[in-house]
Amino acid sequence: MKVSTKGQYATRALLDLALHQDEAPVLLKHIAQRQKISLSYLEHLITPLIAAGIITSTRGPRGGISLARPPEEIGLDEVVQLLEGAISLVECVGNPKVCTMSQSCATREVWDELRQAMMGVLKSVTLRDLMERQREKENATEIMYYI
Amino acid sequence: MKVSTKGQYATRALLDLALHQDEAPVLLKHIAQRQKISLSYLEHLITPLIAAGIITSTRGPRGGISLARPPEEIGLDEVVQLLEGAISLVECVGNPKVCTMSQSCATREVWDELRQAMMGVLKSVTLRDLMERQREKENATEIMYYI
DNA sequence: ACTAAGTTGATAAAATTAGTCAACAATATA
DNA sequence: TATATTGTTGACTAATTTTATCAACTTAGT
Repeated sequence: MKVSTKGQYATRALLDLALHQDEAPVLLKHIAQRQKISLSYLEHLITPLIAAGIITSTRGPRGGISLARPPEEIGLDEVVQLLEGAISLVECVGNPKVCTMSQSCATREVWDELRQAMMGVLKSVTLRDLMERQREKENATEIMYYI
Repeated sequence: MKVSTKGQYATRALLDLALHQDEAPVLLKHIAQRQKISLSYLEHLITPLIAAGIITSTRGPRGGISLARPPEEIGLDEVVQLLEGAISLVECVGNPKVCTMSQSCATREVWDELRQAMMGVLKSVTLRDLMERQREKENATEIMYYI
């Protein structure tokens, strides 16, 4: 039970984008370098984010990607679901037919409650929150240098 | 991001055990049949549960497995962690050295919060709760037949 | 035209998951 | 004590998923 690199990388890439975005689009190549993700791999993570309307892209010179919405309107639940698939932790939750016992299975309920709890946590964290946290962290480590 | 069959099956097996346990130990074979899990596979899921002191086993004729503690003292967090491994959804949470950016990574915090939320949900559900839910469900479907 | 970007699809290595099989160990009981 | 019954262990394998890489392609700016 883990978040794959897809979800992790996409989240990091979005945060990186949010932090480096002013007017001009941000180069995939630069995000890849800063986040130490292979560019070829990152390209594939970006695609679904574009399709979902989270980021926009422009090709050609001076191209790159930009957030399609303000960061406070981008919840991590959306990002994670996009990259990790519809977190039905267990197949029978989304598709009861796979198991003849589904109707009367108490364990099935628990997996669904777990899913809901996870979504709740992720939904409560937006890209804006991440940006703020990141800046705080960087301030904290800067201060560390003076000690 | 999902619960593997190991976690699912182990939970179902434990619930099955809890529901069918009176004095005599319950046969692995019967659990496997009722839960439609292959016996050979189930054997491997049982081993860590024994090692963790959740169930006890006796070999030979009239053997089988039994709960080692009352069901209200068996939380799903324990079961799931045992079978799925220490749910550090992301490697750098448990082992910050794997990523040079860990100290100042805001995303890392989120995965840890997510982990905590999940553990909280799972911890709040004991085998006793599952038993009660299961019995309710069965009553509910019985009533359905009369309609 | 040419170059700089993103886009897409085919492919593949590596890791994990899910499961099987067979040899083995312990125990009740006839 | 022989034997059938049950759990235990470890080696092995097939399938799937993850994690990429590469190359051909498209689009846009200069």
